Amino acid sequence: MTGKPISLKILAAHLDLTVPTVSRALNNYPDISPATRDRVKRAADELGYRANQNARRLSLGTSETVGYLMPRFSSAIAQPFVAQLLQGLGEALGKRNWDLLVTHAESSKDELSQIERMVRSGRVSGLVISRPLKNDPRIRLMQDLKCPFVVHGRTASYKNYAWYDVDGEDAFETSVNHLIGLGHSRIAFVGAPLQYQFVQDRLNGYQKAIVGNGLTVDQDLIQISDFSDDGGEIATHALLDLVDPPTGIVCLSDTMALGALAAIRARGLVPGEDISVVGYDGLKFGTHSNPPLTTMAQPQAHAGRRLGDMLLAIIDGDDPSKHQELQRAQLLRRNTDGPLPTTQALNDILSREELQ
Amino acid sequence: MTGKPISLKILAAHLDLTVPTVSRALNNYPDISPATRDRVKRAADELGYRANQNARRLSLGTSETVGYLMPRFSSAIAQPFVAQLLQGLGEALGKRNWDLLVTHAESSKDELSQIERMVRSGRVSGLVISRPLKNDPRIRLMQDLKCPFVVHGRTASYKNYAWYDVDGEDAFETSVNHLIGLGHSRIAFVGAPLQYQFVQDRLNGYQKAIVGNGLTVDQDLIQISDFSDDGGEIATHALLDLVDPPTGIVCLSDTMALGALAAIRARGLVPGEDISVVGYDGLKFGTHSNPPLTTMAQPQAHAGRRLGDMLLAIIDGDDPSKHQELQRAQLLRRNTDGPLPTTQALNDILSREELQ
DNA sequence: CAAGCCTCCGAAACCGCTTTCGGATTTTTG
DNA sequence: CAAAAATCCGAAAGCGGTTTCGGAGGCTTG
Repeated sequence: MTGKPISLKILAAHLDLTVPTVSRALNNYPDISPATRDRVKRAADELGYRANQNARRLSLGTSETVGYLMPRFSSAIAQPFVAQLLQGLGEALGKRNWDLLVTHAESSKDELSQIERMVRSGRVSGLVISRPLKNDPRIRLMQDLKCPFVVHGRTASYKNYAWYDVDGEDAFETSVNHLIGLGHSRIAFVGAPLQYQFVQDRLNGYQKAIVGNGLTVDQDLIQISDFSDDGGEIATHALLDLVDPPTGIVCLSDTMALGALAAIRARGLVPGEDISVVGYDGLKFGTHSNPPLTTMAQPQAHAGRRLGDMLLAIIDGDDPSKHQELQRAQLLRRNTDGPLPTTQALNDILSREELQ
Repeated sequence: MTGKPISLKILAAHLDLTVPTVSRALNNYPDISPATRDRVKRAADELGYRANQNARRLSLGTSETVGYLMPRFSSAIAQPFVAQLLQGLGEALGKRNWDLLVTHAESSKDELSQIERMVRSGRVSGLVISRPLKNDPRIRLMQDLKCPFVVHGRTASYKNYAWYDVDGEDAFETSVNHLIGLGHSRIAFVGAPLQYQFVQDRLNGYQKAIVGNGLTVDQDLIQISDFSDDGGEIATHALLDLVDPPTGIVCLSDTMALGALAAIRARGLVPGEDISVVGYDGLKFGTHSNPPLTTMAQPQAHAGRRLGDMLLAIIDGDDPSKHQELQRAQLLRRNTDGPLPTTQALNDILSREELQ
């Protein structure tokens, strides 16, 4: 357990065999007698031999490594998903002793050239892309480079590559339907810029549910802001300033929902009583918000493992379009959803607001 | 922008030069005429040549890669720190085009053998270790392997290796002093098992402040539980069940503090009024707890960059013990700290509790 | 007992890049 | 203008593995 690493050469000399023979013994070639195979393996164990990976991979012509691009814009609160995803990816890759390379780019240009470099320099044999735009240049690039990849999320056209996504459209339909079931009819959507496909998906679900229930989509009730708690807060304030404010709000994410709660409380209103709020993500932290956040929960840890498995399968030659998985989110009721306030209650609200 | 990667050989043939010449031209060797150097570089750009990293690193005898071990036990809520650390590390390493390898082990045994393998197989030239135990076997191992490493945190004896840590002892002194300044005298400590050095450090600070103010350390007021929000909740319930419960609580982490708030609210008490709570970490989501959490804040993003810089310096040959950085945490007052309730108020509390 | 067949290992080549060394050409020098 | 010095590039070797190929030796056959 010390100094210089043990090379095949040293091991071979030690065994009085040649390097290729030792290599084949360790790799269970059939043309090596069981006797010497065991002898070699025992010696390798004793000396603590570890094949040099750079040499091995150069020879094999593979990197046995997969890259993960950290999302550039991620609110400080929503980051848990990164750690969990990495953990799941690591598990999937670990089964084959593959490595996981993590990179973070400053700008979109940097990101593209980083990808190009990583792939063409043979550092990675596959990539995991998070949170794609509607029309994501990274996907085009990967296709041009003919390098395997999987996407965590979907783009506008998602036929011909592999992805794992949670059905945001479906989720927002159920959350809106849930609020309508509670008697609400003025329901708002708090979201982020539509360049990200997942925002569009969720907005679609919102609109689908509104229309599906015979209501009409009111553009005033669709507030786009920053993808952060502060963004949610600003958007919600705008909603509350409306002449005819909403009684229910569905938020793009738990993080934005936290901001919504803050805005509602700031007005002296009570989330879940005066105004209902539903988030999206199912982050554990939501149990500690004020009040605990009702949300659309999804199995986060699962995503990493599935993405890893899918990517390995594709690298093995599978058709990417065969690997497309849509997960459903489930309503997790905590305390920010409630029945539509009665007229009496509404008057109370109005008077309370006037006091401010 | 297509198919097979461009090798030096192809590039050389294209230029009617030999491989070594092209290599030296690209690496700015002085024995290559400026004319051909430029010619080579231009061609390399045009063809999109990228040196094969496995080959390059094999030849160079270095991996140009640093490993990060994801902490095994980390509460789902506290994970943001991982993403931020990775981001900072990536930044530091990116300046030299080094790679960041992330691994996650199931058990402690797995972790040790993983480290051993990573280092001896030449996959990494350095390691970042998070959240060390008091006496961490990983550190012993790395020292035995003579492989550069930096520790995010400290062990019991921290003289002879590199680390970056936040002064938990100092932080808990100031938080306890803060509560004492507000009139509190029965102050509790909610923590996790002492096998982790950072727990011990913070407990030391707590005790130091208690004693320093002429109070005596009451073992009943030191509650050890799981390092999670649930753990904090359980511990706090135990404290509130005491005959003479505390009026102030300092918590090992923001996550545990959230649990403490939940326990306090569950008793019908108001955190910050009836009982003060101070967390530790300064996580952003603390602004959204009920009520917003007072905490000891620290610059998280900074840690990753510093750790990366330190590690690179050590790999370059610097003496590890020269790289030891202690950061101070700062009190971030939000709404869970308040003056000691008056006697009248205390009676109210008691009667409220009896109602339950 | 010779021919033929396995068994098992060594020799050689290669993966793509880097570095040392030597020598051909050009330039400087006396 | 010959000799010495400087300039620039090619040849060769090496990094540490893997894989293909061939052949020596021991077995089985007829």
